Amino acid sequence: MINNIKLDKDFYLKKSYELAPLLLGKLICRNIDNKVFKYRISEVEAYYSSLDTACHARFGKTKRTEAMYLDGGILYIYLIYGMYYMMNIVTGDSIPQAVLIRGVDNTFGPGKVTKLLKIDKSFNKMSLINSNLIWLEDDNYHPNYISTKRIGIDYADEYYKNVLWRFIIK
DNA sequence: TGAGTGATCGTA
DNA sequence: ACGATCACTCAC
Repeated sequence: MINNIKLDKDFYLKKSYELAPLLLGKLICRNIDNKVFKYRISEVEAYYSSLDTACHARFGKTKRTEAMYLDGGILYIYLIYGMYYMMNIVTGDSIPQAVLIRGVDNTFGPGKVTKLLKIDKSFNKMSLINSNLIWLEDDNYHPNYISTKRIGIDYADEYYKNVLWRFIIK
């Protein structure tokens, strides 16, 4: 008998780079047309604070990055290259930070993930704690994982380009 | 390896 | 108001 636990607000109030590996193996539950689909998170990346030269918050608070400045447990969604929505889970509080969902199950690539889950800009700032459209569950699955450098951030400085804040289920 | 695609942000 | 940039993907 499986007894999944819905993740609550406390879970999200950690630093993004500490929460990121804990998100691996958690289930993203998505209600689409009154049917619930569950996807296991398999790859993530952490972005932390305005000092992280790879993080969107490096320019401070703007219209786009507002969500990251709110309390953890909500989504930060933005469009990139005019085509792809990126889904991030906002974490912590008072410091802008988030975890990018790069893969679920065997679907890898953040653009493919949002396409699969039917996520668009309307999900920006949506709560994972209150929403009946999207939330996270823990079924006590604790995968082994590896850590690597983050992808697609050549513009960042050496330290932040090389920090091991990408986490992948092994 | 390069085209597609459009919101966003800095500069003004 | 403009131009450069971009947490990407797919087809060549």
